[in-house]
Amino acid sequence: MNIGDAAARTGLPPKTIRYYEDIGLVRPHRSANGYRDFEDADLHKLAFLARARSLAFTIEDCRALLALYEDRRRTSADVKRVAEEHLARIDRKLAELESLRQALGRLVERCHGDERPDCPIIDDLAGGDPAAKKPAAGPPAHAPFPTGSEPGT
Amino acid sequence: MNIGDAAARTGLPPKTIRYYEDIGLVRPHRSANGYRDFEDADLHKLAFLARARSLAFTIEDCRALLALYEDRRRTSADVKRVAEEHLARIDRKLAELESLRQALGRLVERCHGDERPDCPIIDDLAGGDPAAKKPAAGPPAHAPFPTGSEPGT
DNA sequence: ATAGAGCTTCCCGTGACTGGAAGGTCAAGG
DNA sequence: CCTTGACCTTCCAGTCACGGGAAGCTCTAT
Repeated sequence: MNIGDAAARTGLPPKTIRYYEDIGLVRPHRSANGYRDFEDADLHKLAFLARARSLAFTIEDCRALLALYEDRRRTSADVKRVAEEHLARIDRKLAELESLRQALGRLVERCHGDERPDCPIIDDLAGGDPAAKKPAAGPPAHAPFPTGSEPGT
Repeated sequence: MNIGDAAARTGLPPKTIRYYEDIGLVRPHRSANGYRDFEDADLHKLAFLARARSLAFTIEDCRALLALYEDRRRTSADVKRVAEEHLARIDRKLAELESLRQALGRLVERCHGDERPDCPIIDDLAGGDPAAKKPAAGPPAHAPFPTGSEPGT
């Protein structure tokens, strides 16, 4: 089966499938004409990868999970550990995003959004607010560092 | 003021500051020896950027916000719009992550995590679950598509 | 024979940096 | 004067998981 059909059956773009071969996640045979030739086992792996990626496992997690998938002597504890670590990463990111959402939400709420230039959002960005009204005072009180949080969507 | 001191005052690494210059967010003068020379206005911009990035605004948002920051004729509506769009992106990502967390959480819960190989997590990854427990299934039918919930953290 | 679809490899770009190499500059100490 | 070491400069490569697109080969149908 050619890559286009494999793509159609697994929901993965051909480009992604080629990439997965590049990094060694699948190893389809080649036909005489040089085309990749996917058999059922390859399709199962690709579907597995598609599902795992849709759960946001990293590629390296996928590699590990695929190895466990194919290891009949695996233990469910091994699998669970990978999943739990992933879950923990997600929880950390959720917490981070929620606190972000709060901070941002508060700023947006306080902004009138009218035609005047005064804006609590700009004010916050320009200097945290080192001598403002509400928040419990202290030293240069705002986020100490960019959280290094997240690059992409 | 040299880049190292500017870094210390703004909390941004020197590398990041150079990058911001590269992409035109700041334009420090140069001393005779070729070193960057940051004055107060530059420091304010950098601090502004640090704060905006810590709120996860994209660089392009930062560019827009910085322009508004420096435009005395801005309206707070302009600022608010940028912030609201960002907030909406965050909310979308939150929703995505929460649904992910749920799906993953359910799987992890159902996994015993013992020394046996049977594992609901692997089972899910390997084909949704069409004809669940017994591998007596006939054709390799499996879940039609990954949900489309994207992996992009 | 030709058109069009599909396949191949290869390289570049993404976002927002981070790391490192190769080399210039400066202040202090011997 | 020379060295040491910290600091600065530029440039290149890598990150993560692909996607876009070029140049060229293969297959199928007309």
